[in-house]
Amino acid sequence: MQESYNPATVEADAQKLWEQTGVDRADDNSTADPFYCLAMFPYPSGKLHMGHVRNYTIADVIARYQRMQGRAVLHPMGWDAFGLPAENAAIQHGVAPAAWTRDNIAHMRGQFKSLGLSYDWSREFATCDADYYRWEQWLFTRLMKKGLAYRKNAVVNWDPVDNTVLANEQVVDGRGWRSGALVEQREISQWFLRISEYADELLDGLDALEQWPEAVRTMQRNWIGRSRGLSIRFPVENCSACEELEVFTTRPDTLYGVTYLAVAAGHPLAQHVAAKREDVAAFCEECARGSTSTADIETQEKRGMPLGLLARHPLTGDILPIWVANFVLMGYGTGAVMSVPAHDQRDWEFARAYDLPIRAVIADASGEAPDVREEAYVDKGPLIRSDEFNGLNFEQAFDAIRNALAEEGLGEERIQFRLRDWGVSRQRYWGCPIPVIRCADCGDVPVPEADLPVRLPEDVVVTGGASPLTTMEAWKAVDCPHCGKPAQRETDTFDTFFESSWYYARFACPDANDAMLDARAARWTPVDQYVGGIEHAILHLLYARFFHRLMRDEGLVDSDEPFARLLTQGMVLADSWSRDLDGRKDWIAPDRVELQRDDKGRVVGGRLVGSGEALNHEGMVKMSKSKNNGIDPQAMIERYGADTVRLFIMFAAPPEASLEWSDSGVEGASRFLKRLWRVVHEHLDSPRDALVDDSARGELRRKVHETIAKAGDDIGRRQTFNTAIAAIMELMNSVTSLREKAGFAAVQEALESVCLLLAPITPHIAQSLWQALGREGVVAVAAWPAVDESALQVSAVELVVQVNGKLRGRISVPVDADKDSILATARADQNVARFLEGQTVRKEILVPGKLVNLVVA
RNA sequence: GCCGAAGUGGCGGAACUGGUAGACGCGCCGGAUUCAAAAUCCGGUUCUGGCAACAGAGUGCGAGUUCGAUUCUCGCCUUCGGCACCA
Repeated sequence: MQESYNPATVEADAQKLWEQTGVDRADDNSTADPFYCLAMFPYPSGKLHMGHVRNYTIADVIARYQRMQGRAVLHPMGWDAFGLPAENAAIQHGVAPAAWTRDNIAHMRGQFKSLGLSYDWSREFATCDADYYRWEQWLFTRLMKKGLAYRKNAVVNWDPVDNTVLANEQVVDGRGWRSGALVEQREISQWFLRISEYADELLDGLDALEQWPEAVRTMQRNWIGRSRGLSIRFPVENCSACEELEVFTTRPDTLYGVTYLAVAAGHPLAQHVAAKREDVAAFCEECARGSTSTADIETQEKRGMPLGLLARHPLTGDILPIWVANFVLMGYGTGAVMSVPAHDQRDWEFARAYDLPIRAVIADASGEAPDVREEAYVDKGPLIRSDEFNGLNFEQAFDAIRNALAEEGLGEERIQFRLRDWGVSRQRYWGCPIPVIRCADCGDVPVPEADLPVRLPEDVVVTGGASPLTTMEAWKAVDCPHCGKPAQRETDTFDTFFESSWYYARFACPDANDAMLDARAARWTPVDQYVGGIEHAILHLLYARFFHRLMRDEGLVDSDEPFARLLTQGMVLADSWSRDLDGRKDWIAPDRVELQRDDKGRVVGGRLVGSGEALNHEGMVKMSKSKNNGIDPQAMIERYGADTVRLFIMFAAPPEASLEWSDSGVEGASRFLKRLWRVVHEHLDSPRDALVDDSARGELRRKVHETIAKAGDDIGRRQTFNTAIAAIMELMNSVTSLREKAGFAAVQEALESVCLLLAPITPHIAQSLWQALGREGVVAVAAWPAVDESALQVSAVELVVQVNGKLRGRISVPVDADKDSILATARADQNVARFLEGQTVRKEILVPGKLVNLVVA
């Protein structure tokens, strides 16, 4: 009898074999068609979590499948090593961010290896390596010279107690997370990249990304937000500082419905009045409290105050009040809006709250003025109450009003983007130094190429206040490359999105010493398959698309887009449990919860293991530290083996959907692999000359080849790995039920096929059983099995018979049966006949190979 | 607030192009094996009625299109992701 399945030894043996044979190495010079498979590299937070396991397993399955298709696969891994958590760890534990980060990397690399991920580790790098970040410093100096990098003022969250800039995440209920101080918005000078210059191209390029999820493309389109409208200037009647107020609108057809204008608190007009009036100053100050986050600002109660300034309507000459309002964003457009409460819901609500007039100027479907007493009427329609523009539709009104304004010199057509330039300055230590020298005489001077990299000093103490770089006088002091006089280094570092915007290209040539990228980058990019979380749908993916074009314009790559195909995987969720502890929620880890079921097996509650205390079920939520519901991948690998964890994760849900962790689901995956192991060894012990039942043999062979076709389609085209696995499980069920009769050869073929089909998903056990079945070599690079069309042949097919769309019977007909004979067979079915009795068949519908529907009346 | 997505048995999910709702797995129930248990194997399992054959209902809610809707259209509800300094 065979030994039983022991994942630990099976996995160690397979991993050793891959290392010895070097099957995971990407060959830059291969003649095979290249395939670049990439999963979003991780932030080295300390240890692997289940979200990582899911992300990297999905990409690994795809990489392994493509290897079996004969492609030359590049599947690399590295570390997105700069970022906030290293500084937090440094404050908490007194370790330098660099040391903390590198320790984490070492630990996580070991965890990756135990999962059997087929990476070419020779290409590994971390973004905190000077050999990496020197090239983004180089690119930045190029962008400065091209005018694509520039400095301007922008608001940040300022903690007045810690005297530091806070990330949005560090602002909790309007207060600094450490100090508890009320956060203020403060304007400081920062570096920006002119992504707006590429807005049109980034928008239009989405059309060509056919292998991206439609949802991601839509989100990016809306984020870029190209809109056509008019820029309109309202003359200001009574202000010494300002003659005109400029607004942008996409609805110039509603111009006659404007009843007031509103500006942001940061708008020069509001600031001008605030300098003279205390109440306005107090209001503006209040608006500058709290975080800079758009979500916070837009969910605030809408508030405002009249500035006492009046504007003249550019066409009617009516006098309109100018308000300052907290819902107008300074960062978008001109920081001022024309308000049409009758036809814009937000304006309507504000007008209601402050008793401003509401004037309808667009007719509804009946051609009359719409009822705007309860809400705004936002649809388009013919104009009314608009003088000579009455009766025009939206398009006509747009053009006519544009022309009328142009004649007055008070407006013109404009394309407006929602997309803002990318602020890349961070007032943080653990990031890539911005390669700029500030000279009193020469201004901002890029660090000369020969002096790159500007190394980040790693031997520092982080306190939680201002970045250590700001006080490192020796590091800051440098001679100006222009004039040679003493000058100062820029102490800000780059946004970490900077590093993650181009790492995919560097994997093609991580050892290039003379340039950011060499010719290998053009060979491997664009990435054929990119895999990562849906949470990156906008920012990361947009920045990478932008960077790819920047690198293209430097002649470093020869394509427009970085990622040809994109798979956005869902989150990993787990049950969460709590108990009340001194009025607060105490979150209980899932392994300390004993489930209670009713007599139908339904989970009705949970108790604390040991004490039996009843717990509150807090639902299936994302695994997180705060909910204490994380499952440690390492523990699972040690208990069940990597193959079981991989199989469960790929089986439990389609990759885009969220995945609910289930201990019994893992048990099920483990059970399947144990059964597979046993069936293979029982087969090897079985007699090779047993009698063969031809019908059983044909049935098994058909199932084998149907499964090969389905699994290949599911993995390669549809990327629904869960259904591929279900099909393989069905095949194994057929093997168990038919193996007695189908004969040794058919069972051997079935089991070899299962090894091949499972090789991308559970690579270790596939290798072990492949060898047990007497096959030589590494299954990971064996050819994906081919479908034997002759095995798929059938003589009869089952059709469903419906009467008036309701299922009434099933019939079996020869595959080549003609329509008349099929219909005759259908009518002859006993149950069908019952429903046809006394009725006239009005219509007969035949869907070949599927169904017959008889419509009676 | 704005943008995007999802909602199907006791549970995770399947149904790919408008054509058999519930594949596959989990759980539960019954049986075999066992001194016993675990493990394993076999059978059943959407709900209601019925011994059964079968019938009726059923894919978040409400309408609509169609011979036929989980799938398409419109309106709503709930949950989740993103919102520019978490990564």
